[in-house]
Amino acid sequence: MTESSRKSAYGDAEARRRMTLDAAAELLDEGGYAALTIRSVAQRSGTSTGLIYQYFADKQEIFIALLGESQTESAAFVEALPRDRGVAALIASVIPQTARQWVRVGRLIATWRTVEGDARYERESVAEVRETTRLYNEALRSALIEAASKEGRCLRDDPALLPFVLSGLMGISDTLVNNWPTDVDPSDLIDFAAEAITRGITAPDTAGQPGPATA
Amino acid sequence: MTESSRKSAYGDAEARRRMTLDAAAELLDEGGYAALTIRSVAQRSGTSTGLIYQYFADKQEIFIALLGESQTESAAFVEALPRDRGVAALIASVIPQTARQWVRVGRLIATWRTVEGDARYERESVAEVRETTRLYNEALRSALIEAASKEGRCLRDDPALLPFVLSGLMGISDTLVNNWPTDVDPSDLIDFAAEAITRGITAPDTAGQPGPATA
DNA sequence: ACCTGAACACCGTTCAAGT
DNA sequence: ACCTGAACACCGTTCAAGT
Repeated sequence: MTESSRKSAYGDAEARRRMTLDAAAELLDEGGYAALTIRSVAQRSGTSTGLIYQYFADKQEIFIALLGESQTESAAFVEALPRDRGVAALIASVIPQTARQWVRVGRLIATWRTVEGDARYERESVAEVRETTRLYNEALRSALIEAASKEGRCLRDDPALLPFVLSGLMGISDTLVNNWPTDVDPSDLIDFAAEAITRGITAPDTAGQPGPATA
Repeated sequence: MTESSRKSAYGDAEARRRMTLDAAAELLDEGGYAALTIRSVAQRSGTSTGLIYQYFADKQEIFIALLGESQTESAAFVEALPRDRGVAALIASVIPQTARQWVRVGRLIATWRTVEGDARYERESVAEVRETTRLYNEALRSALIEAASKEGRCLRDDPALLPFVLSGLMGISDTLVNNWPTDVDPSDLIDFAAEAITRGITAPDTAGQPGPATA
């Protein structure tokens, strides 16, 4: 029997963590942030409030774990995306995925600082999330570069490019999820945003048509 | 004595409302969302928790009032902005203003739905905020159109344009306020974003240089 | 050794009691 | 007539007590 499969007389720690996270995600999807209480998580995952605190230091820690998983999932999604349909198509595919994650986890990001105040946040779990964030960012950067090059185009060379794209995805996702503008079709917004962001981040064509250089 | 200057033996209702909102805004600026409790608002504005509920139906109503004031202020800011320095310069000026408002009020927007659940929200105050939102949006639209025309350029004709710009401003503001990317200078992000959004929303020049048509 | 849930210090909100 | 603040039903979190 390996170390990792060790179970207690009452339950497997890893499985218990998983059940807690699954219950939290379900509650979030069903009833939003307001429905996510420690008591309801405990009830749904079949434990007690006290026991949850043996696997998570506090409620924030549950958010952080969910956020990390969401980012890892998004990174895999981006890595699997086809590169051969151009930058705008790539971005148009990423937007709905971002929005989907935003429903569950975006509020948490938004509430994070807010709830914490300034709290110097040097928990280990935060460092882990920073790493998954980095992996997601790199996945997106590669995807953009590759999609551009398949189109015979170049991305602008600016360190602010990726933060701009990430900010844009976030803003559009928030707009889609909360549907602020009532008079525009979501898919029209997605298409316009994808093309506008693409115009924003690609370098001007040297020639008129994509293809080998010199007209 | 006019109707509007009517005061009670104990205090002026309008003044009391004002003091409540000022106290709420101060608490928000000082300690973030977590510091904004009804008890602390009551203490700071020199009333009691009970009395606050005579002027605001609930805590959300305080947010909504703050949000409306913030939007009105932003609309005035945008209207006062010079048009003669081009679209990108205009946007670069709007970003810090949006970010400033975002610190105070953005969280509230983000938390709104979240806190409410789906609650069919047909309070009068929400209708008012919708109106101030509309006024802000129109101010921004006019400013963009005028700045473009002074440059001899045109905005793209698409109903998704304004929602895209608003989403972008929101996303960038959130990134600035929470400084997600640690390795990029905020003012570099602002400049890049302003230019990228401009490239995204302006129609391609017919001629090379701005100026009268035909090259 | 592991797990529970009453207890604690908060929160938003109400309403009987004071002035 | 206007105002207060104890009381209520929650929340996140802890820890004595159970098994």
